[in-house]
Amino acid sequence: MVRLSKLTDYASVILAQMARQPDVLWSAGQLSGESSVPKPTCIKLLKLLVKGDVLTSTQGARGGYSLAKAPSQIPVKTIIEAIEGPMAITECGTDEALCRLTDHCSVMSRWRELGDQVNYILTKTTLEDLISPHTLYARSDRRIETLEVN
Amino acid sequence: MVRLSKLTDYASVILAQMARQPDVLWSAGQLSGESSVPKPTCIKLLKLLVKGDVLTSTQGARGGYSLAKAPSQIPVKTIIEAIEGPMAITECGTDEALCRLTDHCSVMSRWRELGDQVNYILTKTTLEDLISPHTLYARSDRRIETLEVN
DNA sequence: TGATATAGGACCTATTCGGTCCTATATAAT
DNA sequence: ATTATATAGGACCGAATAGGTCCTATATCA
Repeated sequence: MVRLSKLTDYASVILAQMARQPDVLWSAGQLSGESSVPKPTCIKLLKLLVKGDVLTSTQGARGGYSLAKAPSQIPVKTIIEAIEGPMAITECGTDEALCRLTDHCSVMSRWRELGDQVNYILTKTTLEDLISPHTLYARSDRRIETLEVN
Repeated sequence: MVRLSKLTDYASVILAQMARQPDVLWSAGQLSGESSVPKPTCIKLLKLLVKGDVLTSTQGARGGYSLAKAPSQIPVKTIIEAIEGPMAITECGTDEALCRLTDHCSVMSRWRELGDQVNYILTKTTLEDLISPHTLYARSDRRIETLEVN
């Protein structure tokens, strides 16, 4: 849980590159070169990001990819879901026996609330934050709290 | 990302059962019966929870398991890590090529800060909250913010 | 000593993840 | 028109992980 997949890691590097020069139309080959992500994988990621409305594409010769919106308008949640698919904390109903338990649904409600809080953070944080050289905590509007968690 | 594994789901149901009657010494058989979790899997989970210091065990005939601490002293992060292993948002160093990129480490720092925020939530929320019939948001000391995230 | 528990493994299967490749389609330049 | 260059949308495969089972050893109580 709460682990960034390798592909999402790659995607964030690619997107960071694009966000730094938002007006360029990037080809898959260019991005692969700049990001060190192997071309076939890079292509796959770009397609997923288009499908997830993070990027727009231009087909044909001299075509390529560019950001669909300003970096500040792209939540990291959108990026993660574009690569890894929709994220629910857990799909209820998969296990009939558990669902019949008196309190299972109650416990799941708490888990879901926890998931909502995580969702909130991932929605508030954007690609702009990701490419910023400054720590997230410096921005008061997205600071959760100062923390000493290991 | 941010998905509860099936085994952690099971574990939370088992722990909820135990937390409701903290002074009982539960055998694996009893817990399997109460929780509808198949016995072999239940046993495996209980062992993991002992190793993770969530439970204590008493060996031998009439032995069993009980909570190692009060429910309010057991963060859900501890439970998750007992079942799924330590959770880092991502292990740096796995990919040499990426690590050499100028800005990859900067982007990863942001991801890591995001992970810290999630960690904070999971550390503040405890087993007691999980078994509570009341929403997490009712508790001002752990409220992040009211949210309208889908 | 026997019955009942947990301890700590090994082990297998199913699913997911990471990665590659192939064919079709769209566009621009010649 | 034709060719070169690009993305679109799949299928596909191997590796890693998750889920689940089982076996043997050890500890405790009656």
